Amino acid sequence: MGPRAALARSFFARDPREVAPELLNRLLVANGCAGRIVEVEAYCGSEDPASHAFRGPTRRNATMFGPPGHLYVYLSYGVHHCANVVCQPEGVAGAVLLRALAPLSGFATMRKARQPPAGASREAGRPPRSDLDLTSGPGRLCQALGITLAHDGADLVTGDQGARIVSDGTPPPACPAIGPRVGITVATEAMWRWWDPEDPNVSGRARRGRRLDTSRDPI
DNA sequence: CTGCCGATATACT
DNA sequence: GTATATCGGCAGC
Repeated sequence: MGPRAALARSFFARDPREVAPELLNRLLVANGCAGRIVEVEAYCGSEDPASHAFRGPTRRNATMFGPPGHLYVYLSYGVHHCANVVCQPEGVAGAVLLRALAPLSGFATMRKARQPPAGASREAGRPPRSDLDLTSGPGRLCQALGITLAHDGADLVTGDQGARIVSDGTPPPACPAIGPRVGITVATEAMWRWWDPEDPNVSGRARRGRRLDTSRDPI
């Protein structure tokens, strides 16, 4: 590994709560498509009961215990794929879940990928109502960019399987929105979700979340 | 708009 | 057998 790749990998070898907000505005590239990361969540391994790695390694979560900068992909509810960036040094589990992208290129590919398979009655649902829903959720962005379990373990620094995370020079938002993680039943008090409040491509929860966060404030 | 529901891989009791 | 880091259809406001 050259010095450039080593520097890129060290970015990920930290606490996912530090890495997550810094991933906002970086680009995920895969399958000839690219999108700007606009919503993320941190999962903190052995100290986080909501993390798949909380109870130690299993076959599914093995990638999270591997080297940083790789892709951890798992199947949610047996239906949807979810893509995470592995953080922390090798041997320590941690990850950032990619929850939403702003699509940048490869629109035709993404629209086609988000189309339900010809024979499927229910499985993948219906095509999105607009391009705003091409990648506005963790399962949706994987479907759009063709990320499957075959990409579990892919190196996002070297792009050995065609998937990379790159920067186009845009810094992360100075004041990202912060809120609780979505769809968990434990550790719900942790504010470990970050998103760009100005971007319309965030997930449904983040679109409604602005209202929730302000109405909850008693002052 | 809100809320309920089913699909179903993987891990755990 | 039960729970889960989701999604889209549908019913009812």
